[in-house]
Amino acid sequence: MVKYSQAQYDASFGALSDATRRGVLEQLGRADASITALAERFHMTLAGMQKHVGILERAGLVITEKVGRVRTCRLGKRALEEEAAWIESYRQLWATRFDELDIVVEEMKRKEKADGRN
Amino acid sequence: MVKYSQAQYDASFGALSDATRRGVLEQLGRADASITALAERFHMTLAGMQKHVGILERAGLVITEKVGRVRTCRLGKRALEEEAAWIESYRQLWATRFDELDIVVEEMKRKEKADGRN
DNA sequence: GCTATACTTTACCATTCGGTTTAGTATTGC
DNA sequence: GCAATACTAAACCGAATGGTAAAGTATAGC
Repeated sequence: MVKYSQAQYDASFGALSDATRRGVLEQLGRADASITALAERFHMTLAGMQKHVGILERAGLVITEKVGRVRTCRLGKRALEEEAAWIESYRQLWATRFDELDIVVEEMKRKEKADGRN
Repeated sequence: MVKYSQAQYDASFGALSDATRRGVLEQLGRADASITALAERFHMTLAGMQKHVGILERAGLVITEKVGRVRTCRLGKRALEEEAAWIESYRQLWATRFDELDIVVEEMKRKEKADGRN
């Protein structure tokens, strides 16, 4: 199931585990934005937003570029392909597992009936 | 884009942000397991594994049941539907955004040519 | 009934997280 | 050149993480 490094999954799922950061991603999906703009939109200090952007950047989900005194944030090259693949792979495993359990349940019902006849 | 509570996304993406917990999910996809079995398989103390299982349980990804002195862990009812949906939705946004940027780049190229003619 | 097993609880530890404040640096605009 | 703007860096804070060890409880098996 491992598609790429565990550390990458750690970083990207970790990045997604915070509502503010998910919001920033959605926002950047609509338009690039400066750190100040993002900080205002999410009601937090500049320094606070900087940390969130740093986490998104380290996860490869966002890239930033400083021009003059403004650092502009935009979506990175990675569109969560591997994360989507991991989840899909898990969902498949999950479905298979539940099919197995269904079989077990069926088996149990069958046995119960048989026991009832003894 | 919000499909259900932010806290739910926080919990499940947070649960997925650790390699041990992802491993536990994959393991439980193959067979149910006791806390002790999981602790051994992932080379950690019982108490340590108990915390991981607790996090997975709170995220709704795992359910446990104690019979006698053994607590058995199995996959929960939720198969990361909403998380998969969030990521897919984001991937769509991402693709759209990059199409927009392509248009901007095209526009710039067009203008450059026009400027070159002046 | 005694022992081993399986878990639970608690306390502890270092690190990270999500946030702040404060003080600094670099740019812009008048 | 000077004030405002935009970020950067650092220190600090309380809470959560990821792990441990140690002591307690409950159950299984002889």
